[in-house]
Amino acid sequence: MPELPEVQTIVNDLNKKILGRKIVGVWLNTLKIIKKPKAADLEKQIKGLRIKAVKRRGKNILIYLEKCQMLNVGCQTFLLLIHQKLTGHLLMGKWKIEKGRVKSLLKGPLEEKVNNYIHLIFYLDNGWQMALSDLRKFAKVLFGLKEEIEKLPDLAEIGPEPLDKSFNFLIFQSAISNKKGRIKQVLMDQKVIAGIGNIYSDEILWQAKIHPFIPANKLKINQLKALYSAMRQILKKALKLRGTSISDFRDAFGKPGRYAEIRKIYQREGEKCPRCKTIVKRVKMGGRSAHFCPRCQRNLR
DNA sequence: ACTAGCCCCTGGGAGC
DNA sequence: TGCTCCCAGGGGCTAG
Repeated sequence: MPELPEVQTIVNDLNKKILGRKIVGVWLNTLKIIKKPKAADLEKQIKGLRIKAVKRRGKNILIYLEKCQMLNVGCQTFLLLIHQKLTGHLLMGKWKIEKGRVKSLLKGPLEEKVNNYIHLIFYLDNGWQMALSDLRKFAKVLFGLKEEIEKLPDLAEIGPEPLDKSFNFLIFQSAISNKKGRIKQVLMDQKVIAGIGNIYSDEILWQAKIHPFIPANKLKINQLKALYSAMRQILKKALKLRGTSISDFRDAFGKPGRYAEIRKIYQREGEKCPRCKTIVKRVKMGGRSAHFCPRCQRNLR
């Protein structure tokens, strides 16, 4: 499931491939993924626009596009927002549609079943294509005028970016320390901090030696400090390794990330804690599973 | 305003 | 081998 490091990896990849390109066509076979505008109107509205920037906000991929009346005058800016949710993959490649099936024209990592789940393709003016593959069809796509999309709660209500320079310890502390919920759920709350999901919340809490069930407002100052520094360290490290491919994350070229190899706790139930050799536990929490070491992270309440 | 719980979807694993 | 059942999980939505 793509979290901040995975989404940033995709965004970095896209920046190398699609900047300055014009969208010349759209193919889609699953209407429900397009939340805005009506799926039938997407191609009409986005065709001819030029890609000016690719950014990330939380787990959202933001593609800014422009339409100008004449040479760079009278320009309007549009925004294409893509959220990959659990199993979405944004991929660069070349495909052909044959009897309703999507087939890759390129050799390499993309020749996987990921092609079977491509539901949306943007055709670019240099022959390349940007495709959204999503096994579970949970992904969402929003498109419209920049101002209009930025106003939507999908973007407007997202909390601060954990790796921003301005997100210092004091801001972190004020965001976290008044929340009554369990710390793991608070870390994953996109309105509190942007971009952290199930994998990295487990890894961060393990490194900070904090039990996932502790109410956020019960954390002591030294725990908050450990949490803050674990958060920054782990997200940066994961970014460097191009994300975690524990389930099925792939970068924009179909390659897995390497953080899974060095992960300490996530999906290691029954294995030994790398720090103290205690058997790692998994517990259910609000429909998600939390992995933790019952000894290193025993500081419940 | 807040929170807990259901729901979306489909492949894969467990159980028989 | 093959069928059925259950589970994963981000976040939107609804009910309390």
